[in-house]
Amino acid sequence: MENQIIEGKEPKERILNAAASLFASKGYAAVGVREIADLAQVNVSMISYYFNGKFGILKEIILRYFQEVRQIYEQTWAKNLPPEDALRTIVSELVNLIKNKTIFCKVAITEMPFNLPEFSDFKAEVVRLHIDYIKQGLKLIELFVDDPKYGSIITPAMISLIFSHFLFGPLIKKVWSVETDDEYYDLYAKTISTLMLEGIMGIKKLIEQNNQGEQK
Amino acid sequence: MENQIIEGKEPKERILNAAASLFASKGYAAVGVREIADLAQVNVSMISYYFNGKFGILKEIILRYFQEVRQIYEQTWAKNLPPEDALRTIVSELVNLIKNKTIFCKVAITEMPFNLPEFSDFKAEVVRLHIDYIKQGLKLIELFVDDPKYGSIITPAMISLIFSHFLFGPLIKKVWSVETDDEYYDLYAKTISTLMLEGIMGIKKLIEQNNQGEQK
Amino acid sequence: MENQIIEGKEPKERILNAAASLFASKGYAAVGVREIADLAQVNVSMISYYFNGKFGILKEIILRYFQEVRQIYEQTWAKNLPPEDALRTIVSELVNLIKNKTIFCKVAITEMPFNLPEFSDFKAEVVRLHIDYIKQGLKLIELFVDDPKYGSIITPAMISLIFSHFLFGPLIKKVWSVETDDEYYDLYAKTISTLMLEGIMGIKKLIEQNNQGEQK
Amino acid sequence: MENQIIEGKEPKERILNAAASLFASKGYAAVGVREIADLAQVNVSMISYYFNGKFGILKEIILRYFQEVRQIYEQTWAKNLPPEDALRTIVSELVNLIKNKTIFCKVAITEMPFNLPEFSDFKAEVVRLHIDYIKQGLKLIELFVDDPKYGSIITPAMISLIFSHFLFGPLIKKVWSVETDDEYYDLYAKTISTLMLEGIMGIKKLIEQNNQGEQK
DNA sequence: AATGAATGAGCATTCATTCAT
DNA sequence: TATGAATGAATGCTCATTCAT
Repeated sequence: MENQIIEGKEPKERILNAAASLFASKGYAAVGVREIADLAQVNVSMISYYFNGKFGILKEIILRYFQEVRQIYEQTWAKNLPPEDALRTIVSELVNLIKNKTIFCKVAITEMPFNLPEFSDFKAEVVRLHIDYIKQGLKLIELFVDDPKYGSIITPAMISLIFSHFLFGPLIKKVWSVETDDEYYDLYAKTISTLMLEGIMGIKKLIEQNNQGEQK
Repeated sequence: MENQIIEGKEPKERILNAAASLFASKGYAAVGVREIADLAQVNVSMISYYFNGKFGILKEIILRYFQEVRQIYEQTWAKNLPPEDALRTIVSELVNLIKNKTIFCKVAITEMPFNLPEFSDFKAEVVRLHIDYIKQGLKLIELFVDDPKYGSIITPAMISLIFSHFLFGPLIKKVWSVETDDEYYDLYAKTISTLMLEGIMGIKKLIEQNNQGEQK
Repeated sequence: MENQIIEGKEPKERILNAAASLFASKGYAAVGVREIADLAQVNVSMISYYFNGKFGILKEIILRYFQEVRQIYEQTWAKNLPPEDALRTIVSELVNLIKNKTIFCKVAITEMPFNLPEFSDFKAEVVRLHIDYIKQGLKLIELFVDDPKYGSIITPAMISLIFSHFLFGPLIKKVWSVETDDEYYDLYAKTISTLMLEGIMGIKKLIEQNNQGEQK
Repeated sequence: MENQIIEGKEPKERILNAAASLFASKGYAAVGVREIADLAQVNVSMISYYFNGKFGILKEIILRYFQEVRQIYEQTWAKNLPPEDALRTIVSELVNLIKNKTIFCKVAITEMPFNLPEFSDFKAEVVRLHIDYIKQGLKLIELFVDDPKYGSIITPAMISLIFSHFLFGPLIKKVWSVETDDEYYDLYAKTISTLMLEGIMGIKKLIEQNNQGEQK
């Protein structure tokens, strides 16, 4: 699962895999199309042919990632689980996704130049949807995240929590020397879920105390 | 506080501010030295003159950021506060730092190409120290983060939590339309602290249950 | 024969010719790639594309020159001529080579930064081979150039003699106003050969006198 | 005698020595003013101050070298020696000069961009004088070098012979591992003189034969 | 006499992309 | 589909020189 590079017989897939791998480790801007083409064992021009340029690859990666995320959210809501179980399921499924397609997810998450106007048309929408889903999830557990004050704090916090492991990259293995096998990712999902749920409960109490204080 | 760009009379400071601002919004690799020089209203050559090249700017940014972080940690430990207060103080101080020097912190945090061998000599050390401090803090609250399994999950999670707001950038203002004033950042610090503490307590229970389960 | 610049339909050859011409008149370090590209009527990038950078051109020039020289030496030894004839043949062939590919030879000979460590790997070997061949030739005429004292004086002297005309460049035409036609180069080869042979005979007598002096 | 760099208390001399040393080993165009200033332990601006720019240093080096050469020629002619002795004296004195001021001579000899129009005003004159002196010397030994055919061949040949050892630089020591002490340079001067004289005598015979052939 | 910050043109190289084949 | 030569702009950096101090 680690080296997804040359996998894929189709040139288009090979390009996608090679690019994702390189973007993940060096960053989108630091990777050249020639490098991608070499790794994918494909002629440089094919990148323009298939993806309409370098940015087209990034768009495809983000798009694919988001389609998978959307599926996870929608399938879980469809099950009508109790709030806590729903959240645990989502976290578990997201972790599973990241585990299997690490580099694609890392690229999709980290290579979204939120700020830049030239890109925002495409990506702002993507991110917004992502956030909307999380907001729905937090609503389920009866937290009034529609209060923008708390919502704007807790929602990014939750997303960051889920992806925290992957944002630090290989460094984690270096510092703690852990084996990141399936069992590890199970523990990761469970721990993060607990962290989120217990943390949110704490916040809930905090908000209620504040509200009572204001009512007096 | 947002646009710190042209601030600083000294050319060296202007370069640093301009570069930080651009790195923060476009990423290190996507920013050119000419762009930095233009924004800093300085001749291109001055970048090499003062910083020994583009990478020298990034090094300086990361270095300065880390010195501030180190100070926060050390000053707080020196106070010998009870664990919970210590953690709340650190979160509050870190949030304060990020609030005042948003772009510098964002660059320092996000532009550490952990993976790349050519950079690792310098940055791996920086990151490691950062993590060591957090580990010390978590130890204080009696959590056995020396167990690499949990440590490797919780430590990155805590760091991600603290910086979550800043990692999402201007997008947050767009989605929730909140005013990020001092009061907001106070609430942010308090909320994140609670999230962390309550979450960690939840994990603690989880671990204890697991240990009991194993003992039986 | 003088202006070989735009000759060559292939871009690669045009670059090589343009570069040789410019290197010959201004020196390698003083010539810019843009200048070469302009003269070759080629895009700047093509230099890196074909030669892997500016230094690649110089390497190619030296390499080609040396292959021609090697051929001359080997073909002449193969003929098993009497020593004097062998030397005259070599001089004549070398002069012929320089006459036809003046600028290439000049660059190859003068642009070998013997001293610089960064280049030595490639060029020291080239020069050493050149010298080895000359040493063989001098051995043939029964001069004990293996005595490093004399060898280190006579070998460079011989090489300098052969190339003397070309090292001075266009200045010669200015000072003496001679027509450098084929007949001239024939005379040149014959004169230099005689200079070398008679000179060497003189040295031989000198050495013998010295040796007798020492024996007494 | 080898490392003349930091010698000279006066900044101007230190610059000259440092520059000569660097020019000699890397070539004029490949040496930067900053490098010179560093080696001379002098501020960069001093180069413009004393020499009116980088080229001013080269001009000074060539000028000083040529003054020494002129002196050698004039002093020798003044002695009214027999032709052969005159030539041997000149070679010996020139070798002595090169031995003592190797780097200055090497720079002066090799860094004369004969061909370039922008420099020619200054250097063509220098070189022409040099050649004139040699021509006078050869006339003394009754060789009709005024015949431009032979003059244009023999004069450069003689100059090349004298400087041959120095043109090859450190490579000579590498290939033959000789100790270049005073004794060695004495032998060098004697050998080169013999090479020249015997060679020239051979040419003289050649010319006479040719002339007789034509007369018939 | 000496400094060092500042300039602007120039350097070699690499970029993503295009296009004829 | 696939190639690889070709383009021209942009890359980070260094250059010799100037100038106020």
